[in-house]
Amino acid sequence: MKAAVRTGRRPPRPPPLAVAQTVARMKPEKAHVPLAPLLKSFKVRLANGPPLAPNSKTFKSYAETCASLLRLCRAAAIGNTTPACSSYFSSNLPLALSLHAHAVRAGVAADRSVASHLLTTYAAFARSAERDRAFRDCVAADAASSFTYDFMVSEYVKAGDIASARRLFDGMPERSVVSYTTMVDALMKRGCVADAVELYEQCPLGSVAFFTAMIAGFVRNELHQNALGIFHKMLSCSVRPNDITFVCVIKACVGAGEFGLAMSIVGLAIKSNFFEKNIEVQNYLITLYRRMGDAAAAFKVFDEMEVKDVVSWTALLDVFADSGDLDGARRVLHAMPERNVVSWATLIARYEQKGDAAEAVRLYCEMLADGCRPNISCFSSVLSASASLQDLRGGARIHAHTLKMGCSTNVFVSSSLIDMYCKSKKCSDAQRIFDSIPEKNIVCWNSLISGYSYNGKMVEAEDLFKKMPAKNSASWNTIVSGYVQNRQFIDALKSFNAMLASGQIPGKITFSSVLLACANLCSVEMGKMAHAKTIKLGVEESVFVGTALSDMYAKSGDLESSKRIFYQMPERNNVTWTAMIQGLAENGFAEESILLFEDMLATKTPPNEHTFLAILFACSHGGLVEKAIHYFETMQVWGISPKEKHYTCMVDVLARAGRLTEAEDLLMKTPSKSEANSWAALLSACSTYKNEEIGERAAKKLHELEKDNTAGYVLLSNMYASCGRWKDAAEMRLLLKGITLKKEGGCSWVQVRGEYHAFFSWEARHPLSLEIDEILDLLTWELSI
DNA sequence: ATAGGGTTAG
Repeated sequence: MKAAVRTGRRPPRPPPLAVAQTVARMKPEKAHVPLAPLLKSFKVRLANGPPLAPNSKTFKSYAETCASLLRLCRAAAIGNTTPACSSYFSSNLPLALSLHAHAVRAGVAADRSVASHLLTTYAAFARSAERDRAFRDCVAADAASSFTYDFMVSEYVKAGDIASARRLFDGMPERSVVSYTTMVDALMKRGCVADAVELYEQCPLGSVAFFTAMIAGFVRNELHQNALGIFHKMLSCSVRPNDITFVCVIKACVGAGEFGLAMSIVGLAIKSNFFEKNIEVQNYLITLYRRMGDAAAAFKVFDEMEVKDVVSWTALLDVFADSGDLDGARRVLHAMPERNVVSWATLIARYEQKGDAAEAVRLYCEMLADGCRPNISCFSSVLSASASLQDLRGGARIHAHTLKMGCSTNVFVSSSLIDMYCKSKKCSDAQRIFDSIPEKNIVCWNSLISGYSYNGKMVEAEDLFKKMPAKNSASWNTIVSGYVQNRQFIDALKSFNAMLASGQIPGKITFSSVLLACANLCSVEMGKMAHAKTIKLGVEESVFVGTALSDMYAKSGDLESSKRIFYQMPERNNVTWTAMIQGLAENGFAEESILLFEDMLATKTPPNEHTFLAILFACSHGGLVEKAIHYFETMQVWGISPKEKHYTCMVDVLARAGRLTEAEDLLMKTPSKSEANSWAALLSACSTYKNEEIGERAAKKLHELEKDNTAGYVLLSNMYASCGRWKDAAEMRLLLKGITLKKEGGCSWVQVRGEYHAFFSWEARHPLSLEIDEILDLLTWELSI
């Protein structure tokens, strides 16, 4: 228009043939502004009747014109044109339809080029019925080329109709390597590895894309060695790999644990300029270097990139986040030229994983305020954060968002919802979510089982566990750790044996639960057996397993083994140190425990509240009052506020040293409700040091906190006795008799042929208790004669 | 045929 104004006259109307040639020469993606008026004028000519003489030459041009126009329509439909062009084609389906009608009238619809473009145009407009009819017409007119078949195969694959794709593929006059590639890729993505391999063996020759698809497929199915095998085969067939192949091969190396090989292939590919300008490859490299822990290399790739997009920036954000610099990651998020859901989701997930769930939720709100719509990943992370905050109201609000977005039944989202409701003690809501999932996967089952265990409902958990259609290692870990959490240690070991019997191989997580069960049962034999298995399976190097092993031996009283494991561990975390410190303290080695604590601080391992509890426990057992006071004050330095249990330890150590007033003062200062145990400890010390005044106050407090505390009455009675107040002591004893108190039951167990049998003092729960009693009577009788 | 983030178990 502007050109017209400047020159003062309209551009000359081109004759139809010239238009046809111009349009035919143009590639849709190259289409730019002058094209629109050109097409407009052509459309007018079409509408005004055919001025074309029906000779073969014009037909050919006309067919080409139709084809080109259809191609443009398609390009516009899939959004692959310049803005000027796409605005012209904003309602372009009618144009395509009229062109189709025109081509039919002119008798050129069956032309090879027109027919194939009709097919692709209808496909682009998602008119599958018209597309299929065009395909049938093509085949009937013998105008179907290899491309036509390839295209239809990929159409079916895109629609997820693998059966139709396969049928068409099998019936193809001659299968092209393109179709082989499409089929192999589709099969691999659906996990049908065997079928893909069968096609691979049938395929007479392979292209780069075909081999690469096989490699990518194997990597997707975690068959990394097979992927490397294909790469080898490809090289021996002298097919040159390209940048995409290299990315897949590097992934295969990483998956197979061949990090050295991975890095040398990266080096080779960089040196051969394979990775120079491919933005996708460079984005992958950033992530690869991050996962290898080489932040500097990741930064270098980012800095040297000529073109950076959202993905590059998000990958950079994650490099910051992964190296612990969440503030840096947040700065990247705000400095990015463009950010999307993934950028937000990444940061939210990282805060959640680092344990700062509150910040994750805040970021989610910030994201919504920024006008960004959450997606499935986002929901998973933020729901997981709500779960750890036990924030039922916030979680339910996000649940409402998922309903609104129509993704509440997605397996990722619903698994997180189940977790959230269970952590907020709403098992029935979790069950309802579970029931509403149309296609449950293993994680959905595992989440609900874990949720029931978390709420102490092992019967429901066990029931679900039995009903689940397939179990993976996480399922077994969930049920074993569920029993351990609910202190059903024997059941935990039984489940562990069932796991072994089912052929499922236990991992480091399984062993940390199993060893904890052994430690609590003081079962050295079982613990040693588990220890042997960890060595056999090569998981004893893990921090979790090592910690659990060292803890198990310490709790079983075998401090030598415990210490040996501790000192041989390649990696120790604060839990490891705490367990060892506690083990020494509980076995009476207070001094050694304190020395180890000082070693821990020297290695710059930050202590937590459990560590301080262990060290205060050590001081209290060793009667080290001054040290205890020192460490109690040190807690403030580490920003840890003492909990009830810490106060109890302090009261115990002060009271036992006779510093009763200080102990009472500390108890009065306890910020939250103090433990009954701490008053009992004070009361006990009052009887030792014959202090009636504090003793009576302590007894009163103890009575307030726990009406049924038998120990309190006994202690008070003892204190009166120690002070010579016999009458009061006798009164206490009488009072004690008058109250029906629930006595703590005793329990013992025995292992027979690998199976545990437990006996309880208050009820006969063993299924064979009648028979056992009879045998016992027999034995007693035999002894008496 | 390739790139960034996500659910359960310790």
